[in-house]
Amino acid sequence: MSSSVNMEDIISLAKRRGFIYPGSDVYGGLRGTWDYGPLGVALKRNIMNLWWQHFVDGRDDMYGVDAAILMNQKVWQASGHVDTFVDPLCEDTVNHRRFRTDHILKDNGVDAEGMTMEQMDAAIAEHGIKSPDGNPLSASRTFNMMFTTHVGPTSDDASISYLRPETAQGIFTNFKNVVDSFYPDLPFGIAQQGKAFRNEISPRDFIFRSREFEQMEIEYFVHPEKWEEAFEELLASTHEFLVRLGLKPEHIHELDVPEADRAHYSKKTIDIEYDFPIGKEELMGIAYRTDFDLGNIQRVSSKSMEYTVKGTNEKFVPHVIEPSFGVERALMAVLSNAYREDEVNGEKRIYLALPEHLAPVRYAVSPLLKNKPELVEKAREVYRALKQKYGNVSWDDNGNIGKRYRRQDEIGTPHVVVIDFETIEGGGTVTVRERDTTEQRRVSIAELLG
RNA sequence: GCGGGCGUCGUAUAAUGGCUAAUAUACGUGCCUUCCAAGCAUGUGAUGAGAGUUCGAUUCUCUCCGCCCGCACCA
Repeated sequence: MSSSVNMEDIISLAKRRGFIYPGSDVYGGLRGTWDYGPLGVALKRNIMNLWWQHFVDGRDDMYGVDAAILMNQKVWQASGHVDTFVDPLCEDTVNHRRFRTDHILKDNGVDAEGMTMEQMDAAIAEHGIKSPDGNPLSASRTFNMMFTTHVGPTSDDASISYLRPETAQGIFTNFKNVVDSFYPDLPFGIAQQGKAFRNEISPRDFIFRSREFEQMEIEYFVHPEKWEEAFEELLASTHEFLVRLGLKPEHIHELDVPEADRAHYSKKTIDIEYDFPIGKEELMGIAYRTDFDLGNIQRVSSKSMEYTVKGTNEKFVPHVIEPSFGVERALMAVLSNAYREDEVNGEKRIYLALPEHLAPVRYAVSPLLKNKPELVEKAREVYRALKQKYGNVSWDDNGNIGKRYRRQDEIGTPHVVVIDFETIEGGGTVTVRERDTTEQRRVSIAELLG
């Protein structure tokens, strides 16, 4: 079941109202990049802060870090990214369809594991392998998904670095540091939010797949024999978080990723999929990574990643459960979940039914009429007080009152506070108009600020 | 990266080898308005970038950038 919301409508609204703009727009754009406007950055931060609150501050077994994006190239050699983030692609010489060379070999019963690209091409020639369409295949070319750069003034091999293609390694490389500083009992987690970069062949679908994106990740370290209970607990906690994002349970699906589709080091992976306007796609994943990452670091760095259980002689390299969120995907889910159209007095109304704790603007304050100084003055006073209390409160005296409601509806402001003549005439009350129902109620200013 | 389609104010559309490139909406300003996009006045704002053909190009050609659909890819 995919939602009936049109992606184009959301993209148009996002740009028109200042949520999300195409990256480098004035110069014609840059594929796979997006910029966040005033409302977009507010919404995005609210989502990220909620995640931090839910998974870090709301628990007593989580430790936050913020690691550098640039890392020693050994990190990516140890993690396997230097070797395996490179896909060998070959092409059908007739119809130009492209295939991963190792997949072609596997489909033809040849194990390509450990082969260099040259060896793969040689194997194709030796076995006379044709494309699935029966045509000759071209020689392979590599496509490296990592952005390469150089650190320092020289540009030799020793200075090579990469923009991190995942944030996880920034956590693993700090495992020892956190243990040395805090020595937490197992199980415990290290959490991080931050940018990651992948040179995607084909960025697509608005912010769903971009070349620069933001991740929210936890590496949860467990005793090797106790990974299953931790996996279940984090999966349950993830569902609770999705509820706090306001996502509807009927749009959320669990996919137990079959072994053939999992990363080779993972013993279990569950993808949480969501019914986006573009179809059912991955929103986040939770993977059991065994001791793959810490083991790699131990092997390459020659430093022990072992953990000794307090008061015992039991020593081992902890295993890891990794719940990994893409911020943009969460944002896109929240936006498409919130986008609504209905009719008021025969006119189409567009609104974003964002949860109050995520909305970029929580209250808008408005004088009923802007050419009546007494109304404006009182409204300013209420505005300043509300702003003091909530921060994300905006002033709106544009056009007439109906226009303001519509404008605030489109950006998802839950409440519009209107100061009218009854406010002035000693009632001390204002009207609060609700976004989702368009209904108004009379509320005392004291209650509003209380 | 391949095949197909496309690129005009913030958004959604129109038109044109030659007059000041149009309309709605949005946005700005002033007036008006006692609760759901009313009205009046006025203003800002676009032919994605570069080259070529031409007396003259937004329109034709090429290259690049970007977008959409399909394929492929997606730790």
